[in-house]
Amino acid sequence: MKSVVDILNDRISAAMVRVTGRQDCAAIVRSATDPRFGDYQANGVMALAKQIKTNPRKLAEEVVAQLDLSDICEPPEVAGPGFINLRLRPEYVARELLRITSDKDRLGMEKGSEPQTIVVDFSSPNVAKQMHVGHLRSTIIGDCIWRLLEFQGHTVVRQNHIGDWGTQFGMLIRYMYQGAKVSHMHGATTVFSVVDLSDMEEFYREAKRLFDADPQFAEESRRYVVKLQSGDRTALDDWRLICDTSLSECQTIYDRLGVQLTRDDVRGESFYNDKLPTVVADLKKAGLATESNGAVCVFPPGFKTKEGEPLPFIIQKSDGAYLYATTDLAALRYRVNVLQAGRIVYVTDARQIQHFQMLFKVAEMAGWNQRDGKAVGLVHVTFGSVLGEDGRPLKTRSGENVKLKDLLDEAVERARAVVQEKNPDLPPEQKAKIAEAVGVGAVKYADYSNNRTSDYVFSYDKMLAMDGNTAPYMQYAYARVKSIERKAESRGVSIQDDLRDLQNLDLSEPTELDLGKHLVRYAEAIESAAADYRPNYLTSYLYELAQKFSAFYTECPVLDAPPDKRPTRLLLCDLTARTIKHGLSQLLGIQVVEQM
RNA sequence: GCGUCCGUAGCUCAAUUGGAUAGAGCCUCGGUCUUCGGAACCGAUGGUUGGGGGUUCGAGUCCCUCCGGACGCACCA
Repeated sequence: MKSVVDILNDRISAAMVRVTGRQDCAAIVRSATDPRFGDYQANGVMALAKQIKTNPRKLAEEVVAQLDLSDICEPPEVAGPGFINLRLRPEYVARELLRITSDKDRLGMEKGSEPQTIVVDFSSPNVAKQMHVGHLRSTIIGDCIWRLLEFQGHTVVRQNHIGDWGTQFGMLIRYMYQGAKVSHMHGATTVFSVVDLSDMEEFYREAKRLFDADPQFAEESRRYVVKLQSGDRTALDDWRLICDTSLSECQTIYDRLGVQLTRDDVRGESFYNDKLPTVVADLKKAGLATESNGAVCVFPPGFKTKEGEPLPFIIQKSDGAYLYATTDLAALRYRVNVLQAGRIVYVTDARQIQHFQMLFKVAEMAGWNQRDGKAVGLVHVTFGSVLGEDGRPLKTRSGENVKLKDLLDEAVERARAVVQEKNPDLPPEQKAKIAEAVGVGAVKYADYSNNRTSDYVFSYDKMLAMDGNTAPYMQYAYARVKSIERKAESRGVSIQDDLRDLQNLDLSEPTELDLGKHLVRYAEAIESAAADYRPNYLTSYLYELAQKFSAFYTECPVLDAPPDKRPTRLLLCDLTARTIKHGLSQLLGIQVVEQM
């Protein structure tokens, strides 16, 4: 079953073909810009009229004459310079609502006809540092993207490309021996316990301080890097311990954020260590890599340095070490050839845009984006910065990065205060649960509801506000529907019984029809969010849904409705609740609560 | 200096990629109110989309040019 837009697009395009005899006719059906124009509008006729140099309005009339949409819409109207306005018939909306309501898991969303294997690369924190606000967006936007893509029917492979290799690890390992008051430079097994590393941040800071201050420490650190790279057992064991400890801290954050990354998704920089020489060798062999000032470089066309010289994509430093670029190339090959990706989506901040443009270009030059003669889609999904109230990147008062844990704690604490104020009689453990759902949800929702490409100002007050496009507003709308269900139960009304034999809906109240029409369009919202990797399309949809529900709820009694109206209204409530729950929890990873 | 992105109501943000009279929320003002949960609903005020020019049936969106901002520009990731 296709979505309404798809059907309308198909039929109107076909009518355009019949009228003009041209093959490439796009109807361009969009949501109407104003409810007075109907529910949808087709804009394609005007563009077509321009191409074939005819009167757009007249062409629109001819297309409408060739059009039969009577099973879906009221008679289409031509307006303005050549818009075709479409209004859904209540009978059609009713039919769709019945169909969607019986579609328990997918709520009317059809799986795509061309499923791909898609690799989504996101989160990617650095080992040995606590996750901070700079990791928030990649982590949650990436999580939402894979959920959207998977729901569309794709096979999605998550990749957490953590920073777990390089000079800093020599430094950390060297520091481990110093921190543990044990002389243990050449033992066979490590004596360090996880407890020793519990405060990774402090550990890292101290190691860095010594590295910068003490030449001997630095020199010994470098020796550990060499040991690591040559596969020394002890060094590797200790390195693994650092990674494990650090990752389990990350995992706590992921779990709390409702982000479904696990250890299985971790494939960090270290994983590609042994594949780096081949990358360089192959690019040399292909004649793409050349030596310049002692470094091995590829010069993709179209990039310039400050001085106007060709800008290199450096894959091996003059001292022989490999870089970020090399690892990314190795990862790209692995994803194409081993993971069999048909598309790779990288979720990183916008500052890396040039790096990825160069990476994609080099991959293309080497033909590494090809498999079985088909080009693998390479997509860089970027996002802006999280700013403080002062408009500068969000920092603590002392100028450090805000730890994700502290940020979430603060949000939850504020949510707890609100719950306490509004609903003091709930059992404490329930209040705690609500506060966690609302606080964490608010942080995530605020991020998702902004256009990801722009910077946004982080404000606890705004994200926890009850009014407006916020998590608490959505969660409250959900709790209200659930409250009706509870009330129904206590009155002995069985919703399932009411809905079971429902054949026709009565959508005669304007707020009923308005809500119904919106419910029918859930799949559309998901498709557009997935197509552009933009969660804010989904939050907008959900917000409108909650608003339309609130209007309906104010206007139309449900349990006290006349017997012939009640089943329709129960269905609207039920489907609203399921849609909000699905959108929030399945696609955005934000918890809903039955009461708040 | 070059490149990329951005500038939308007093504030925080939208605008489905060239569609109709640029929408929300906060703020301010007014209304609904002993409710199936008022953490609600309805309405009003508020705009030369940074300035100027251009492209066309139509521009916040595309092009040019100023002004202002963020980021990036050879061995960090």
